[in-house]
Amino acid sequence: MFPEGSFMSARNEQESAAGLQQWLTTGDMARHSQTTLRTVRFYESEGLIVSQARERGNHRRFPLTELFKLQAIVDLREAGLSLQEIKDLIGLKGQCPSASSASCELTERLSGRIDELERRVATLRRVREELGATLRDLEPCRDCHAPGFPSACFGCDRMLETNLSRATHLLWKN
Amino acid sequence: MFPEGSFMSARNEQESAAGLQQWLTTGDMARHSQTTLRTVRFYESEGLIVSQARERGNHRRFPLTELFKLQAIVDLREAGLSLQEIKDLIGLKGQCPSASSASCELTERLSGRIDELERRVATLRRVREELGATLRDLEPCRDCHAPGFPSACFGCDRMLETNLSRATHLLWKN
DNA sequence: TTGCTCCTCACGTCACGTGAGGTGGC
DNA sequence: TTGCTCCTCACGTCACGTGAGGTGGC
Repeated sequence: MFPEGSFMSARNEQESAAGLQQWLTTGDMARHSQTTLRTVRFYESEGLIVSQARERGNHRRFPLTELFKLQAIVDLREAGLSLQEIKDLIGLKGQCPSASSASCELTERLSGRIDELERRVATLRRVREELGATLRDLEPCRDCHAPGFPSACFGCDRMLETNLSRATHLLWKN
Repeated sequence: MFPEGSFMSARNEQESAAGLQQWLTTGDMARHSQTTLRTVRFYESEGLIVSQARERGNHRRFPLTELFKLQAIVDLREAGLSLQEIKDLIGLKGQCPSASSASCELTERLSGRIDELERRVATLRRVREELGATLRDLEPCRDCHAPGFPSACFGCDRMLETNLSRATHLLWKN
């Protein structure tokens, strides 16, 4: 139904009838984490998630707890962490001498990540404003059928010449 | 001062005295776009930006307009576009028969990108909340020096067992 | 002369994508 | 039997990173 490696969104019927099953196939894992078969297998080969001993045609079987781990890993990837950084975070607790120090260490690292996330959100909002400005720049051209397109656009004064967004320069005034 | 390929933030003295120069070196381009020498050269080799004919020791020279183009390209990359998608956007205007159609086409594509950006921001905010929840989950452990660390954490009830964030399960309850 | 910045290969990296070719249960 | 989902290689991709080794102007 779906070529391997593509995004999969279908759910099997048993599942939607009976809710989330106890044992998950690779495909289940991919669907419920918005990833792909390849990603699930890759993360397993990297030791980030663990499947049970293979049975029944060498198919992987994952317990539900591994799905939650996978979803958390996907979240951290979204936050911009590399797989190595995620591995380091997972291993952090085991390297600390006490719960207290582990909690403090993890808190410090995660706080740093939250700061980075907020900077990233700020950047995306800035770019979003940039593109919004570009849309406004392009407004006067919507009804323009003047001759000399596209070269004449360069010297055209219908578009407010001052304060054009950088994207407008890139995509229109070239 | 900076190894090649690393992020460069220094500004040369002439520049800070005289403002932005008319002709920019590869290093100037990298600094003012928050990228690297490698990226500037790579984008030039890909035809995304253009340098003048080489003189003086085969060094590249960029006019100021190319810096603005580079900055716009960096913005679009931040927005999640691939270099190919950016090339397609740059070429779009030239493939349209009139200013009107070009404006409409560009508007439609950029609107789609803005929608994607807003979805991305929503995702990052969700992950940010997740990590915030993880910090709260870890609070009770800051003063914990109970024996049996780390294995005893699994059955510990000081941490509120219900509604722990997925990241807490990944990073603490394993 | 010494630093600094620039240059060109060219191999490496990260996180998967993408077939090819095959198996197994309903 | 037919579809569907799963499997294992193994090469490919994208956007650069990272040296190695060298040049040129102040």
